[in-house]
Amino acid sequence: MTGLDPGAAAAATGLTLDTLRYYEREGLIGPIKRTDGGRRRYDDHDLAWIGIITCLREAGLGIGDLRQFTTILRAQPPGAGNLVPFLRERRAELEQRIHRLQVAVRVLDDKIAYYGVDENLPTTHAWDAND
Amino acid sequence: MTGLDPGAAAAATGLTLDTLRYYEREGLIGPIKRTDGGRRRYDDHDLAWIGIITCLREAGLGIGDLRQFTTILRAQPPGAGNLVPFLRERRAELEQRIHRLQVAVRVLDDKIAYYGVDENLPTTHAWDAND
DNA sequence: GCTTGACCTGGTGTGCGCTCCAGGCGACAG
DNA sequence: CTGTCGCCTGGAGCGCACACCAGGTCAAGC
Repeated sequence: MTGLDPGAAAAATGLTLDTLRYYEREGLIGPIKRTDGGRRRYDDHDLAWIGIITCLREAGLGIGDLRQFTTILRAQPPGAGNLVPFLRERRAELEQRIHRLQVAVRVLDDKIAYYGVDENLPTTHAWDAND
Repeated sequence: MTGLDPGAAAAATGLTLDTLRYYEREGLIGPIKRTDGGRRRYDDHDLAWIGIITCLREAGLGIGDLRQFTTILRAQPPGAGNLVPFLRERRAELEQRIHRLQVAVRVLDDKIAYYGVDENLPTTHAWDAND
Protein backbone atom coordinates (compact mmCIF):
# COMPACT_ATOMS: atom_id res chain seq x y z
CA MET A 1 0.00 0.00 0.00
CA THR A 2 1.12 3.55 -0.68
CA GLY A 3 2.36 5.93 1.99
CA LEU A 4 4.49 5.49 5.08
CA ASP A 5 3.62 3.54 8.19
CA PRO A 6 3.86 5.37 11.53
CA GLY A 7 7.38 4.22 12.29
CA ALA A 8 8.67 5.43 8.93
CA ALA A 9 6.79 8.69 9.30
CA ALA A 10 8.33 9.25 12.70
CA ALA A 11 11.78 8.58 11.27
CA ALA A 12 11.11 10.89 8.32
CA THR A 13 9.80 13.80 10.39
CA GLY A 14 11.96 13.46 13.47
CA LEU A 15 8.88 13.31 15.69
CA THR A 16 7.93 10.40 17.93
CA LEU A 17 4.92 8.17 17.38
CA ASP A 18 3.35 9.71 20.46
CA THR A 19 3.89 13.20 19.18
CA LEU A 20 2.43 12.38 15.78
CA ARG A 21 -0.68 10.95 17.47
CA TYR A 22 -0.82 13.90 19.82
CA TYR A 23 -0.69 16.41 16.96
CA GLU A 24 -3.43 14.51 15.20
CA ARG A 25 -5.63 14.48 18.32
CA GLU A 26 -5.06 18.20 18.69
CA GLY A 27 -6.03 18.88 15.11
CA LEU A 28 -2.63 20.10 13.93
CA ILE A 29 -2.39 17.40 11.30
CA GLY A 30 -4.60 14.86 9.60
CA PRO A 31 -6.88 13.10 10.25
CA ILE A 32 -4.44 10.63 8.76
CA LYS A 33 -5.92 7.99 6.45
CA ARG A 34 -6.05 4.44 7.77
CA THR A 35 -5.58 1.00 6.30
CA ASP A 36 -8.46 -1.45 6.48
CA GLY A 37 -6.90 -2.77 9.64
CA GLY A 38 -6.96 0.68 11.23
CA ARG A 39 -3.27 1.58 10.95
CA ARG A 40 -2.22 5.06 9.89
CA ARG A 41 -0.64 5.73 6.50
CA TYR A 42 1.15 9.04 6.04
CA ASP A 43 1.29 10.26 2.44
CA ASP A 44 3.61 12.89 0.94
CA HIS A 45 1.11 15.60 1.57
CA ASP A 46 0.83 14.69 5.23
CA LEU A 47 4.61 14.73 5.55
CA ALA A 48 4.91 18.12 3.89
CA TRP A 49 2.31 19.58 6.20
CA ILE A 50 3.98 18.03 9.23
CA GLY A 51 7.16 19.75 8.04
CA ILE A 52 5.46 23.14 8.16
CA ILE A 53 3.96 22.46 11.56
CA THR A 54 7.28 21.26 12.92
CA CYS A 55 9.04 24.33 11.60
CA LEU A 56 6.54 26.67 13.24
CA ARG A 57 6.53 24.59 16.41
CA GLU A 58 10.32 24.81 16.64
CA ALA A 59 10.00 28.54 16.32
CA GLY A 60 7.94 28.47 19.50
CA LEU A 61 4.35 28.72 18.27
CA GLY A 62 2.03 26.97 20.70
CA ILE A 63 -0.30 24.07 20.00
CA GLY A 64 -3.28 26.41 20.16
CA ASP A 65 -1.81 28.78 17.58
CA LEU A 66 -1.00 25.88 15.28
CA ARG A 67 -4.46 24.41 15.62
CA GLN A 68 -5.94 27.77 14.71
CA PHE A 69 -3.49 28.09 11.82
CA THR A 70 -4.49 24.66 10.52
CA THR A 71 -8.18 25.28 11.04
CA ILE A 72 -8.23 28.61 9.26
CA LEU A 73 -6.16 27.34 6.34
CA ARG A 74 -8.69 24.57 5.86
CA ALA A 75 -11.79 26.74 6.03
CA GLN A 76 -13.97 27.27 2.97
CA PRO A 77 -12.96 29.50 1.38
CA PRO A 78 -9.42 28.95 2.56
CA GLY A 79 -8.47 32.05 4.44
CA ALA A 80 -11.99 32.99 5.41
CA GLY A 81 -11.64 36.59 6.46
CA ASN A 82 -9.20 36.56 9.30
CA LEU A 83 -6.43 34.39 7.93
CA VAL A 84 -4.04 37.11 6.80
CA PRO A 85 -4.45 39.22 9.96
CA PHE A 86 -3.85 36.11 12.03
CA LEU A 87 -0.71 35.28 10.06
CA ARG A 88 0.53 38.85 10.39
CA GLU A 89 0.05 38.73 14.16
CA ARG A 90 2.02 35.50 14.48
CA ARG A 91 4.69 36.97 12.25
CA ALA A 92 4.94 40.04 14.46
CA GLU A 93 5.28 37.82 17.53
CA LEU A 94 8.10 35.91 15.91
CA GLU A 95 9.86 39.16 15.04
CA GLN A 96 9.56 40.19 18.68
CA ARG A 97 11.11 36.94 19.75
CA ILE A 98 13.94 37.43 17.32
CA HIS A 99 14.53 40.85 18.79
CA ARG A 100 14.58 39.53 22.35
CA LEU A 101 17.00 36.84 21.31
CA GLN A 102 19.27 39.39 19.69
CA VAL A 103 19.29 41.44 22.88
CA ALA A 104 20.18 38.34 24.87
CA VAL A 105 22.97 37.51 22.42
CA ARG A 106 24.39 40.97 23.03
CA VAL A 107 24.29 40.40 26.78
CA LEU A 108 26.19 37.13 26.36
CA ASP A 109 28.66 38.75 23.98
CA ASP A 110 29.29 41.38 26.57
CA LYS A 111 30.07 38.78 29.23
CA ILE A 112 32.20 36.83 26.78
CA ALA A 113 34.16 39.95 25.89
CA TYR A 114 34.62 40.73 29.58
CA TYR A 115 35.76 37.27 30.66
CA GLY A 116 37.09 35.94 27.40
CA VAL A 117 40.36 37.87 27.30
CA ASP A 118 43.46 37.63 29.49
CA GLU A 119 43.39 41.31 30.33
CA ASN A 120 40.06 42.86 31.20
CA LEU A 121 39.60 45.18 28.28
CA PRO A 122 37.05 47.96 28.58
CA THR A 123 33.62 46.89 27.33
CA THR A 124 30.06 48.08 27.65
CA HIS A 125 29.85 45.58 30.50
CA ALA A 126 27.66 47.10 33.16
CA TRP A 127 26.93 44.51 35.83
CA ASP A 128 28.31 41.43 37.44
CA ALA A 129 26.82 38.71 39.60
CA ASN A 130 28.91 40.03 42.48
CA ASP A 131 29.66 43.68 43.09
CA MET B 1 15.88 52.05 54.93
CA THR B 2 17.57 51.90 51.53
CA GLY B 3 16.43 49.72 48.65
CA LEU B 4 13.03 48.69 47.34
CA ASP B 5 10.47 46.57 49.10
CA PRO B 6 9.14 43.50 47.26
CA GLY B 7 6.11 45.26 45.80
CA ALA B 8 8.23 48.05 44.36
CA ALA B 9 10.78 45.57 43.04
CA ALA B 10 8.02 43.62 41.33
CA ALA B 11 6.72 46.82 39.74
CA ALA B 12 10.22 47.85 38.68
CA THR B 13 11.16 44.52 37.12
CA GLY B 14 7.82 43.47 35.69
CA LEU B 15 7.98 40.18 37.58
CA THR B 16 5.49 39.01 40.19
CA LEU B 17 6.28 38.57 43.87
CA ASP B 18 5.98 34.83 43.41
CA THR B 19 8.43 34.84 40.54
CA LEU B 20 10.95 36.94 42.45
CA ARG B 21 10.78 34.49 45.35
CA TYR B 22 10.93 31.54 42.97
CA TYR B 23 14.05 32.89 41.23
CA GLU B 24 15.67 33.42 44.60
CA ARG B 25 14.84 29.87 45.75
CA GLU B 26 16.28 28.55 42.52
CA GLY B 27 19.49 30.51 42.94
CA LEU B 28 19.03 32.79 39.94
CA ILE B 29 19.15 35.92 42.08
CA GLY B 30 20.09 36.92 45.59
CA PRO B 31 19.98 35.84 48.33
CA ILE B 32 18.29 39.18 48.80
CA LYS B 33 19.17 41.08 51.98
CA ARG B 34 16.48 41.30 54.64
CA THR B 35 15.32 43.93 57.11
CA ASP B 36 15.44 43.12 60.80
CA GLY B 37 11.85 42.04 60.51
CA GLY B 38 12.70 39.56 57.78
CA ARG B 39 11.35 41.45 54.77
CA ARG B 40 13.36 41.55 51.54
CA ARG B 41 15.05 44.73 50.31
CA TYR B 42 16.14 44.85 46.69
CA ASP B 43 19.04 47.22 46.00
CA ASP B 44 20.15 48.65 42.64
CA HIS B 45 22.55 45.84 42.10
CA ASP B 46 19.85 43.23 42.64
CA LEU B 47 17.61 45.02 40.18
CA ALA B 48 20.32 45.23 37.54
CA TRP B 49 21.03 41.53 37.87
CA ILE B 50 17.33 40.71 37.72
CA GLY B 51 17.29 42.70 34.49
CA ILE B 52 19.94 40.47 32.96
CA ILE B 53 18.20 37.31 34.13
CA THR B 54 14.87 38.52 32.79
CA CYS B 55 16.41 39.35 29.45
CA LEU B 56 17.95 35.91 29.11
CA ARG B 57 14.81 34.26 30.41
CA GLU B 58 12.71 36.07 27.81
CA ALA B 59 15.08 34.78 25.20
CA GLY B 60 14.13 31.28 26.26
CA LEU B 61 17.00 30.16 28.48
CA GLY B 62 15.76 27.71 31.09
CA ILE B 63 15.95 28.02 34.85
CA GLY B 64 18.71 25.43 34.94
CA ASP B 65 20.84 27.34 32.44
CA LEU B 66 20.35 30.56 34.34
CA ARG B 67 21.23 28.96 37.65
CA GLN B 68 24.43 27.64 36.10
CA PHE B 69 25.12 31.05 34.57
CA THR B 70 24.68 32.72 37.94
CA THR B 71 26.68 30.11 39.78
CA ILE B 72 29.65 30.22 37.41
CA LEU B 73 29.73 34.02 37.33
CA ARG B 74 29.94 34.02 41.11
CA ALA B 75 32.66 31.41 41.41
CA GLN B 76 36.10 32.39 42.69
CA PRO B 77 37.79 33.30 40.51
CA PRO B 78 34.80 34.56 38.53
CA GLY B 79 34.72 32.49 35.41
CA ALA B 80 36.52 29.53 36.86
CA GLY B 81 37.59 27.62 33.80
CA ASN B 82 34.40 26.83 31.98
CA LEU B 83 32.60 30.16 31.99
CA VAL B 84 33.48 31.33 28.50
CA PRO B 85 32.82 27.95 26.85
CA PHE B 86 29.49 27.82 28.66
CA LEU B 87 28.60 31.30 27.46
CA ARG B 88 29.61 30.46 23.90
CA GLU B 89 27.40 27.36 23.96
CA ARG B 90 24.39 29.35 25.14
CA ARG B 91 25.14 31.97 22.53
CA ALA B 92 25.23 29.32 19.82
CA GLU B 93 21.88 27.96 21.01
CA LEU B 94 20.36 31.40 20.80
CA GLU B 95 21.70 31.86 17.28
CA GLN B 96 20.09 28.54 16.35
CA ARG B 97 16.80 29.75 17.73
CA ILE B 98 17.09 32.96 15.77
CA HIS B 99 17.66 30.92 12.66
CA ARG B 100 14.65 28.71 13.30
CA LEU B 101 12.54 31.77 13.89
CA GLN B 102 13.70 33.30 10.63
CA VAL B 103 12.77 30.14 8.77
CA ALA B 104 9.34 30.22 10.38
CA VAL B 105 8.93 33.87 9.44
CA ARG B 106 9.64 32.94 5.83
CA VAL B 107 6.99 30.21 6.00
CA LEU B 108 4.45 32.72 7.29
CA ASP B 109 5.50 35.28 4.69
CA ASP B 110 4.92 32.70 2.04
CA LYS B 111 1.39 32.02 3.28
CA ILE B 112 0.73 35.73 3.61
CA ALA B 113 1.91 36.32 0.06
CA TYR B 114 -0.28 33.47 -1.16
CA TYR B 115 -3.47 34.49 0.62
CA GLY B 116 -2.83 38.18 1.04
CA VAL B 117 -3.58 39.26 -2.52
CA ASP B 118 -6.84 39.28 -4.47
CA GLU B 119 -5.43 37.22 -7.28
CA ASN B 120 -3.33 34.22 -6.39
CA LEU B 121 0.01 35.33 -7.69
CA PRO B 122 2.71 32.73 -8.16
CA THR B 123 4.88 32.35 -5.07
CA THR B 124 7.32 29.81 -3.70
CA HIS B 125 4.30 28.43 -1.89
CA ALA B 126 4.60 24.67 -1.87
CA TRP B 127 1.88 23.23 0.31
CA ASP B 128 -1.57 23.85 1.63
CA ALA B 129 -3.59 22.41 4.48
CA ASN B 130 -5.87 20.81 1.89
CA ASP B 131 -4.66 19.29 -1.36
C1' DG C 1 -3.28 49.37 71.43
C1' DC C 2 -5.59 48.23 67.25
C1' DT C 3 -6.46 47.95 62.53
C1' DT C 4 -4.91 47.24 58.07
C1' DG C 5 -2.16 45.94 54.42
C1' DA C 6 1.96 44.22 52.60
C1' DC C 7 4.97 40.39 53.23
C1' DC C 8 6.57 35.79 55.20
C1' DT C 9 6.98 30.37 54.58
C1' DG C 10 5.68 25.86 53.02
C1' DG C 11 2.96 23.47 50.30
C1' DT C 12 -0.28 22.59 46.59
C1' DG C 13 -2.29 23.55 41.99
C1' DT C 14 -2.05 24.64 36.94
C1' DG C 15 -1.26 24.65 31.86
C1' DC C 16 1.60 23.11 28.35
C1' DG C 17 3.65 19.66 25.61
C1' DC C 18 4.66 15.83 25.40
C1' DT C 19 5.79 10.72 27.24
C1' DC C 20 4.79 6.36 29.06
C1' DC C 21 1.91 2.46 30.04
C1' DA C 22 -1.50 -1.44 29.86
C1' DG C 23 -4.22 -4.29 27.40
C1' DG C 24 -5.57 -5.50 22.93
C1' DC C 25 -5.40 -6.04 17.60
C1' DG C 26 -3.18 -6.44 12.72
C1' DA C 27 0.11 -8.43 9.69
C1' DC C 28 3.76 -11.07 8.16
C1' DA C 29 7.50 -15.06 8.79
C1' DG C 30 8.14 -19.57 9.40
C1' DC D 1 -1.40 -21.91 13.15
C1' DT D 2 1.63 -19.47 16.01
C1' DG D 3 4.92 -16.31 17.28
C1' DT D 4 6.53 -11.79 17.13
C1' DC D 5 6.58 -7.14 16.28
C1' DG D 6 4.54 -2.93 15.42
C1' DC D 7 0.56 -0.25 16.02
C1' DC D 8 -4.04 0.77 18.30
C1' DT D 9 -6.74 3.43 22.23
C1' DG D 10 -7.55 5.62 26.62
C1' DG D 11 -5.62 7.30 30.34
C1' DA D 12 -2.06 8.40 33.67
C1' DG D 13 2.44 10.64 34.56
C1' DC D 14 6.03 14.11 34.07
C1' DG D 15 9.14 18.39 33.92
C1' DC D 16 8.97 23.11 33.59
C1' DA D 17 7.84 27.64 35.18
C1' DC D 18 5.36 29.64 37.55
C1' DA D 19 0.50 30.93 40.36
C1' DC D 20 -2.19 30.38 44.29
C1' DC D 21 -3.37 29.61 49.09
C1' DA D 22 -3.46 29.26 54.26
C1' DG D 23 -1.97 30.72 58.34
C1' DG D 24 1.03 33.66 60.53
C1' DT D 25 4.26 38.09 61.06
C1' DC D 26 5.77 42.93 60.51
C1' DA D 27 4.97 47.85 60.44
C1' DA D 28 2.72 52.28 59.56
C1' DG D 29 -1.37 55.14 60.66
C1' DC D 30 -4.80 56.43 63.80
